[in-house]
Amino acid sequence: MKIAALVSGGVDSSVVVHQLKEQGYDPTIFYIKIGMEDEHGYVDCPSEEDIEITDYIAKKYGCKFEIISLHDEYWENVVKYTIESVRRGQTPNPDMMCNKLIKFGAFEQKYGHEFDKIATGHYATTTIVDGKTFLSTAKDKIKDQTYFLGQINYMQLSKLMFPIGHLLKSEVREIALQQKLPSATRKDSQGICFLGKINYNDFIKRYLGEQEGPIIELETGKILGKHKGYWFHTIGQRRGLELSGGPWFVVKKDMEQNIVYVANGYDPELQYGKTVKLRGFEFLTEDVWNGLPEERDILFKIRHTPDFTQGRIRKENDLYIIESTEKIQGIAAGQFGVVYDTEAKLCLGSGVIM
RNA sequence: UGAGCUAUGGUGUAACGGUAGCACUACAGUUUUUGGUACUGUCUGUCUAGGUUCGAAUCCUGGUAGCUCAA
Repeated sequence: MKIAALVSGGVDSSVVVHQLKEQGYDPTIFYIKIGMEDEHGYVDCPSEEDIEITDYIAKKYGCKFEIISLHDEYWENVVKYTIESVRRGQTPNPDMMCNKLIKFGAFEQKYGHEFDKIATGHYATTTIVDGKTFLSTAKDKIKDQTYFLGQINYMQLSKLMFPIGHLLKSEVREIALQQKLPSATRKDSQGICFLGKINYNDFIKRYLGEQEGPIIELETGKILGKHKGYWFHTIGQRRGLELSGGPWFVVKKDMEQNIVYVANGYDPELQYGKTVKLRGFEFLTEDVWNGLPEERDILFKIRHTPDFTQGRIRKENDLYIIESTEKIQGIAAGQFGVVYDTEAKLCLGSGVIM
C-alpha cells in the first residue's frame, strides 16, 4: 500500500512516521510549504527548522522525502477566505479550511492521488459503522482535533489515516523520546499556521486598514470609547478593548455603522446564547438522521474546546438549529458548529454558524 | 481675579497622621493547530512649592488644574 505522510516537523507528525514504519509501511514523506515567506517581505523563519527536522526523520527511517509548495493554492483559497470573512464581520477558521482545501484538497489533486492513503498527525480516529467510515474522536480527549476536521468530506475521510489517534499526547511524547526524535521536546505548534510569528492584528490591518468607530454599551447605548475597526474584534472577546471599569466583552457588531457593542461584568447575560443556527450543514459520512424529521440529542462544539456541549438539533428548511442545554459563551458567526453523537465518539458533520 | 468642592498608576477607586491597596486596562507567561475564554504573573501613582510632625496621600499656607454655584 502506498502511503503519503504529511509531516510538519512537530512531534506528532514525526511519530506518525515511526508508527507507520512499525506497522510495516514505507511512507513517502511530504512537507507542505504554505508560509508567507515570499509575500511582502515576510520571512517565515520556523519553516527552515521544520524542514531540517523533517529531513532528519526521513533519513532516519529511510523514507522518500519531498518538499512541495502549496503556497499559491493556500493564498488563493484559505487566506482569501480569511480576509473576506473578516471583512464581513465574521470570525473565520482558517485552519479548518486549510484541512479541507489544502492538506486534503490541493495536495490530493497534485500529489496525493498517486497514493492509496494519506497519513497525518491529527488526534482523531476513524470508526467503521455498517461498512461506512466515520470520523471519530481521539483517545486523548483533550488533544482531540476532530473539530478541525469537521469540514472534510467522505472522499477525503475514507483516504485518511491517523496513526497517532489512538495514543495520548503523553504517549506520543514518550515514543518520540525513546526514538530520540529531534522534535521530541518541541513545543506544540499553535496559532494560525501561515502567520508564523506575524501578529494577527498586523495581518488584518495590512489588508483591511483601520477605520475608527465607537464602542457602545449594548444595554445603555452609552459610548464608552473608540475602536480601530470592527474587524479587529470578535464576539465574546475581552482583550483589546482598552476600556476601564470592565471586564467588557464584545457581544455584537454593526458592520454597516462600524459599531462594536459590549456588555459589562464577569458574567454578562448578553455574552451568552443557547441557539446556534448552522447554514450549509454537511454530513461527513451520511445523513444519519434521514432528513431529521424530529429533534435529536447531540453533543457539539462551536470552537476548539476540550469540552463538548449538550444540545438538541432540529432542521428548519435548509438550516440546522442547535438548542444548547447550557448557556454558551461567544457564539461567533463564521465559526463552525461541529456535531457529534451523544457518546462524543462519532463526528457527524458541521455547518457555519450564522 | 466672588464663593464652594476636588486633585492618588493609562482608567476608576481605597488607605483613624504610621508598609500607598483593589479592580479594569496594558504587557508577559500557561492552556489552545482559528483573532475567543479561562488561569498565573509583572509594570506604572499620592498635581506643585513650602510648612507642622518622630512620621504627611491624610493637617496648614501659597501656586496650578478641573468641577459646581453665583454673576
